[in-house]
Amino acid sequence: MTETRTQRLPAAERRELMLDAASIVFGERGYAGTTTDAVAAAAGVSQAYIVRTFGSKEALFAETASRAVSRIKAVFRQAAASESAAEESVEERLGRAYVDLVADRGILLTVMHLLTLGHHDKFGPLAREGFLSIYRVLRDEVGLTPQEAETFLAKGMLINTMLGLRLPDIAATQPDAGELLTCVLEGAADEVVTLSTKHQPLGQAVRHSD
Amino acid sequence: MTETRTQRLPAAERRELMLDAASIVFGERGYAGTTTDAVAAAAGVSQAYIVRTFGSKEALFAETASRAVSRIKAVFRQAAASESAAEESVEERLGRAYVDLVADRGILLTVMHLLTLGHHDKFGPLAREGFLSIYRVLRDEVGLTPQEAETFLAKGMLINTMLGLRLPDIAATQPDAGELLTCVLEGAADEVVTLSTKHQPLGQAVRHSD
DNA sequence: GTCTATAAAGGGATAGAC
DNA sequence: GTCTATCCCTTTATAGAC
Repeated sequence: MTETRTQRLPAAERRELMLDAASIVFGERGYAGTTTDAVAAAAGVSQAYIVRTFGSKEALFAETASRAVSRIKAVFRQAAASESAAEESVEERLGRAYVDLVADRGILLTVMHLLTLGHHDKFGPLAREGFLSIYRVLRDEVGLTPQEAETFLAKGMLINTMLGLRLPDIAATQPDAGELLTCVLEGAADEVVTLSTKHQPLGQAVRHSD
Repeated sequence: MTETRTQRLPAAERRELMLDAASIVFGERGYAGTTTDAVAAAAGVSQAYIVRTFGSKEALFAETASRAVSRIKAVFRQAAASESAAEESVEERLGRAYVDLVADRGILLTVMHLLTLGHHDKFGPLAREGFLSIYRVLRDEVGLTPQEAETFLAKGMLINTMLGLRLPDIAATQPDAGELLTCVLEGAADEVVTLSTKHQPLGQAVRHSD
């Protein structure tokens, strides 16, 4: 066993590592299904240190989920804003946007889990606000119409669900899974193109840091 | 307090009541977030009795989720199959199908939660199979093309997410929530009509009991 | 900056009474 | 058919050592 453990690291850096780990674990198991111990194991630190660093499991999730929402918005903004740079079309940008998101497996799934917490006293408001803020980015900064944004969101959620379900893993043996998957992914490619050819010009999309 | 508690009931009947309660609670909180105690409280029985009746929390969820998946399929089948009866069009049937589903608040949300359990040893396979079986009903019995089924599923999931988020509750104060909501719901109505005018004839859709 | 040890609470499951 | 009481494991959070 090559134990890389127990190395002293600057707090900020270690913090990022812990959030990365949290993103993955929360993305897999959701808030209630995740133990701080599992996050600790994934981050290679002790359970107590996780709690000490973030204060509580709730605070850890709030931070992880907020970060995930921000990243999604950042990726969409980037896809829309860099219209001018290079010879890359907005279509390609938007296509890559989703790929970028999916590359970090935890981000999208953590947000999906956040979206199941509407009933929660503390996370419910966070979830609603996060969802609406993503919608606003698509509408106001990417320049989609409400209908386009809605279709985009719907398809994105279906894709995320299928990824969370691990349908790709069984596509080989289950023909229907493969069919649905290719159908949706092709559709998504179309989708991106369709949208990007219709959306209104957006000038320099303002980059709030939120 | 009008306590209706501690009434002896036939086992089968009590069982149904417990499953109804479980459907609501699991739908709100998900599998991991639900305690058998909460289900017991909702059903008006003791926690021990819930566990004794179903054997374990896992078994209770498996049964609740399976029942929910079956009901969804049943509603879709019904919408498609009763084409002949009365002067009601298939459009109206499909429209009502969703309304019927949403009426029982727990059904859809329980399935949504099931769909987040792809990683789970036991529920993962159940989730994948449930999802694919719903897809098959839409494709093989309702007669949608893969693309139509996919669009239908995507929009359905977006609606379910928004309901779970309780967006309708804040639509009054949050203009954007209202906008998205009306946009999606109108779209859904269109959707149903659009689909139903295009799908292939389906004869007598076979009614498996599963 | 990070760990070990442990307290305190929560929750699933079992036993047995009625 | 249904409840009360209770066991025991899991999990969050704290205290304090290094």
